[in-house]
Amino acid sequence: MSNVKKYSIEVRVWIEETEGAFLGIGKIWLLENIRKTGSITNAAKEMKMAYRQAWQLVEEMNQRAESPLVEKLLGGKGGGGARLTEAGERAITTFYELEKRIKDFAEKETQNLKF
Amino acid sequence: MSNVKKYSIEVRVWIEETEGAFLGIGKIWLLENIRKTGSITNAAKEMKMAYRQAWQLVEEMNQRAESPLVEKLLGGKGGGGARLTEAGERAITTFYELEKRIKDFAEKETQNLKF
DNA sequence: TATCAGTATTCATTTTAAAACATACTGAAT
DNA sequence: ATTCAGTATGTTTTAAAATGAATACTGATA
Repeated sequence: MSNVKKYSIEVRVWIEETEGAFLGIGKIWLLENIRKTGSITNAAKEMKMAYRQAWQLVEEMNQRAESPLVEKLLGGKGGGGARLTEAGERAITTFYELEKRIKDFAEKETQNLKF
Repeated sequence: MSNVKKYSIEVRVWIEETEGAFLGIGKIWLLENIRKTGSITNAAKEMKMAYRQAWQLVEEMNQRAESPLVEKLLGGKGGGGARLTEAGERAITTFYELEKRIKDFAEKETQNLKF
């Protein structure tokens, strides 16, 4: 028996747009937490991320998508909040489907890695 | 005609080992430059990377691979140098083949991305 | 019209990683 | 035994990124 180590393949998937990286797993998690908590503030807390950072990510997504992924509600009862748009919901679904297909393929394609 | 933006998918592939990321495109480039230049020093210069960093990457690769990917020559004529081992050569080939299959699949799998 | 919680934005601070610097070691060749 | 270019390694500087703190804005509700 020789010293055989286990190697596995990892794949990171993201969507690119003319100005660079547009949507990866990090922003998808943020979208999911916004859906779950109803606000950018609470989504950020959930992820132990600075509000400032979360807000900037949302801003960037909204500006670079064809239509906004997050709808922001200003003022009013509870101070406002944020919710996903239809496009935001679709983005999550689309991303995960794509990611799954690619990761499944990668795994299937990989056996007996040796270095 | 509506404002249709172009989105494309990007995929990053790397090899994972028990202790974490083991071999990705960055280390592969380093291996290629070592092969091309015959030393870690010159490979690092080629890549505008600090020698220290390049050396550490080589060290890590060698320790975590089943057998070293880079053979280091100490002292002597020209001060020494570094060259790829058989395993190092195979690592480059294996990595690129795997990466190509996965990227081709990803591209094929992706059309009409809309966000 | 005062409250309230979240959004919007700037600025200072901290954390982190990368690069730069410095110095010792190696061994063939002269 | 000196030279030489590359390896080996610790320490210091620099730069970039994330965080934190501070402040103004918003608008439904009581």
